Amino acid sequence: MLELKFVRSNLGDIKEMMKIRGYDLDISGFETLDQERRGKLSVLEGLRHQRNRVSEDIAAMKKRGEDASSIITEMKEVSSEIKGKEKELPGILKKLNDLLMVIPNIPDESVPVGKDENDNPVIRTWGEIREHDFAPRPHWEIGEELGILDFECAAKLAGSRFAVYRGAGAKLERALISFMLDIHTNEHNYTEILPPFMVNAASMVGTGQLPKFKEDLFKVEGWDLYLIPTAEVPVTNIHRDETLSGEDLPIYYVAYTPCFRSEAGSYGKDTRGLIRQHQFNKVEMVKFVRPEESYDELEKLTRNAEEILRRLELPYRVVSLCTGDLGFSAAKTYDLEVWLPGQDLYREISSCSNFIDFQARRAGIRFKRGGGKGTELVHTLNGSGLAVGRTLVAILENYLQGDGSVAMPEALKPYMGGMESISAT
RNA sequence: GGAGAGAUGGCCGAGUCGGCUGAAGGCGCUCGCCUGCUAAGCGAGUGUAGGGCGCAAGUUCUACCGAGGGUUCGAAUCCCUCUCUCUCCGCCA
Repeated sequence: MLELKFVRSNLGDIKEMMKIRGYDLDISGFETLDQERRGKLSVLEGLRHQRNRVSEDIAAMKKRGEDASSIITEMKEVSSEIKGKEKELPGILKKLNDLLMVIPNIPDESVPVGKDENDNPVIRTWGEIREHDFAPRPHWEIGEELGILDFECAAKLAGSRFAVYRGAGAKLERALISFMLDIHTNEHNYTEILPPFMVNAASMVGTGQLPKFKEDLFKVEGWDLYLIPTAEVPVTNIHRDETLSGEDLPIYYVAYTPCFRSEAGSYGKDTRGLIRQHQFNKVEMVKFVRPEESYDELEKLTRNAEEILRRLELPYRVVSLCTGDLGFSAAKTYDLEVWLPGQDLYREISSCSNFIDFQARRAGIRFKRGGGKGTELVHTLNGSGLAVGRTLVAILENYLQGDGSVAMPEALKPYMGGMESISAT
């Protein structure tokens, strides 16, 4: 969410910004609403002021034993006038707020202008693509043949876009989660969090999933609870409506959670395999930092995510999302794309974003500098480190051997109980 | 699920029969003074949001004592609903 004052004085720039982001949003009602709100508010406050003053007089008169009944009848009118006016305000406020809630964040100056993902510039590329004398294959074939992935069974249990992992496949997923968490906690200084996998609406509003992206979420029937679409939601909301002390910053959290997404609007996309599921595992890094450090922290965060791919020796590249591809709340985002030989393309496996004060304002996350007075909004960042299911996909496709087995990355072997490779049983 | 207790500022904790309580007192913190040594003492300050005025420092008004509603000229104080926490019982992994 942007600041009301900022929107008021930068309306033209905001319209321009939404255009380069590819947002078609009508905010023309803003000015009228804002003025209406201010007008009514000042009238109302004047009346309340009067009421407060006279109330004091009444109290004083009563103390002296005087008769205040004539003023009291007079104040009855003022009071009912206040009540009438008080009823008008919430409606205006809500409309204004609704408008404010759907305005996206302002992209950082360094974000390239572009229309869609084809305009995302590649920042760097890492790793050697393995050459083989056999044809690469997609992971769903590899997984089903090895008996470690079962989509048919998942369809019976839940429907499409789910998977059952079996045997070494289940173990590999679990190994990846531990591997990632260990690196981020032991080497990158993150504190591990295991949050609730369901949250209330207030949390969803705090990180921006609501009200704009309601249709992407699974809601629990009869409860004010939603399945989290990413650990970003519970973990960022840990500090919702809190004022942190300056010495606490920066705060680094890492959390493994399953993620639940309706994937409404992606019918027919990535229907095969593990790429796009209603439920998938992810290890997520979340940072709360001082404003002046947030862009350095974004670089570090991205490197932390890259480190996982390097240890697993998976080729990847880093792209910078252009204005047209940038998410709603982000000011700047780097995507990590891993090489998938079975599909002959680079595929997003991590998204690292700086939200600057956008989420913090919405969620009320502030801090106080030592010695300073007043509070400031923190800057929040988050990034996948990494999407676990897609990492498993990358391992299956990149480590496929000529005999149909899949070798284990060196770094993962300890987590797999020394297993050298997965072969059909 | 049943019975009871509670929810006040960064923290602890007062708020009497509704009326100078944005809220006593304490702690913490900040600044200054004092003190020749990390102690103690003294003084001042110390919430958030929104509006008006001001170039600004600032100033002024309004709101906020878990949330929402009600009673009243006036509510942290009375009434209702909800949420959460705690204790006891039941149930359960």
